[in-house]
Amino acid sequence: MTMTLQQRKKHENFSEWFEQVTLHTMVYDYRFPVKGCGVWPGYGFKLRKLVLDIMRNLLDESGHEECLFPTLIPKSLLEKESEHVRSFEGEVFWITKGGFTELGEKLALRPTSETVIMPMMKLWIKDYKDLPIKLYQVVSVFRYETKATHPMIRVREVTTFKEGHSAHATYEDAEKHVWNMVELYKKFFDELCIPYLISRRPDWDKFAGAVYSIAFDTLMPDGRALQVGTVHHLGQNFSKAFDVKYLRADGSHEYVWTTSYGISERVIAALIAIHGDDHGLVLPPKVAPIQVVIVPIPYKGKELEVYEEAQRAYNELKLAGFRATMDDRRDVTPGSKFYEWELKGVPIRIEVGPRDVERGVITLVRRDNLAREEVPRNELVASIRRLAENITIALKENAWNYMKSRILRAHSLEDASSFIRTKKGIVEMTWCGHSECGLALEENLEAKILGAAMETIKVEGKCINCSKEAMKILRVAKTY
RNA sequence: GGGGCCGUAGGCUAGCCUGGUAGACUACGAGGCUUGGGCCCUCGUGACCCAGGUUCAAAUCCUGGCGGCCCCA
Repeated sequence: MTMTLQQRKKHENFSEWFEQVTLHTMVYDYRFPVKGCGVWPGYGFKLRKLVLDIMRNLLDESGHEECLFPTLIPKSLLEKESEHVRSFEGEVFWITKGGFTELGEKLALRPTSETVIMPMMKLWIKDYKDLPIKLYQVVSVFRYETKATHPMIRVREVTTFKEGHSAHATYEDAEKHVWNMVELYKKFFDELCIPYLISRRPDWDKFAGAVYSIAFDTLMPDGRALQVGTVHHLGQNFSKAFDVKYLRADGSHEYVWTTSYGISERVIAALIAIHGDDHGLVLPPKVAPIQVVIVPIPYKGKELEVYEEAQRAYNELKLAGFRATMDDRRDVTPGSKFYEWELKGVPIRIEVGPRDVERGVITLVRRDNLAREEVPRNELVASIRRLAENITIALKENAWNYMKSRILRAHSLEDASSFIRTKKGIVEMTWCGHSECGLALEENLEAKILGAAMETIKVEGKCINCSKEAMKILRVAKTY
């Protein structure tokens, strides 16, 4: 499937651009006839897998075990933690019948798995030597979204929910783990060249049942913030609700302290939205399903030399471990191949024509800025390695610079309001830290509060709302 | 939660107001010719979201459903 992107400008109509680009590259097909459900075709599935591989490696190395828990939650389990269930109540999918039989107890399709994992932890944890437990699973979760759904960004079946869960002996251990996971997520987003802001969500917007929630947000091209990751300290809220205790060395019993942390396919949406351009996808080499594509330019009478040289280049790259593709289709012109692979976001294109063969060079074109260069034939592999590295650096730098250019440190409510109203991005402002002021700001600015900046240590100035001494930097934006 | 727009081949669309044979481009298949940025020619395959209603007749008008987009709260 090809497409003409003339009318699909990323910054003019982001939604259109996103749906068209993901469809025409076979990354994501949103045409399935159920609201909020999308399909991952082969190319998209490979991209998703490469992204998940990074996450799996990070988690496995940090002592997590990948597990798999059931999708169905009996009503009674889901309702054990009262605050938790209240926040999900309106968006749970319920199974009420099995075949012709009305179920005695309704079953929920998991909206998240705390209530599935706790009963198992109760069985698995006996004493302090069993702690900490660190596990994760990658599964679909279901939410009956009532607001507008968006492909990959706000869906009813979240198909790529990587949820981590841990249990610890003390509050401090759990807290330490929270910060370790924040660091782990930073590494993950850094690998993907996705810029982020880390905020402590306000109390009224933390995960239901959490003591506090730390969130990663990034900025989409339409000026709205996108939550791409969260880490929650759950205290003993769930362990008390589910009666998960452990035996201490002194013989006493104590409830465990738990945490949970998640990322979803929104990460892939961010990856596509942030790096892509009006030609289509731009994928970081690390996760590109195809890292290098070779396009032979077979002039009449010179076909043999060209194809042989192209094949040699391909073999070398495969041997060196690159995900390379040889596009030797005879019935498609090189020019049209260029457009096609650009659309697919392949980081590096190699052109091999009679001129290159004659002069002992190879032509390389990088996807991010479309710059062309010639390298000596015998330096091919090293050149590709260097170029891939440079592309990664450039993507990361550009993405961070763009996001930073769209963050306003507002000194007045008027500035903040106009910045948000015109969909420019995220506003930061000084804040006293009180909920009343935060809620008032949300109302005045008609936007969401992302929370208090975690990166800043010292704050000077007055609360932008009440003029009392400021304690924190508050972030506000239109969100998805 | 409120309002608006929309649904026609795989993709992108014309036709709808004013009811009467659904047209282009692209993709796809066959053949020929080309090949350093979407070559060209010939032939061919392929569509009115679903359910009702109005009518001699519905892609077109009406109602509902499903799905999509936008704006406001």
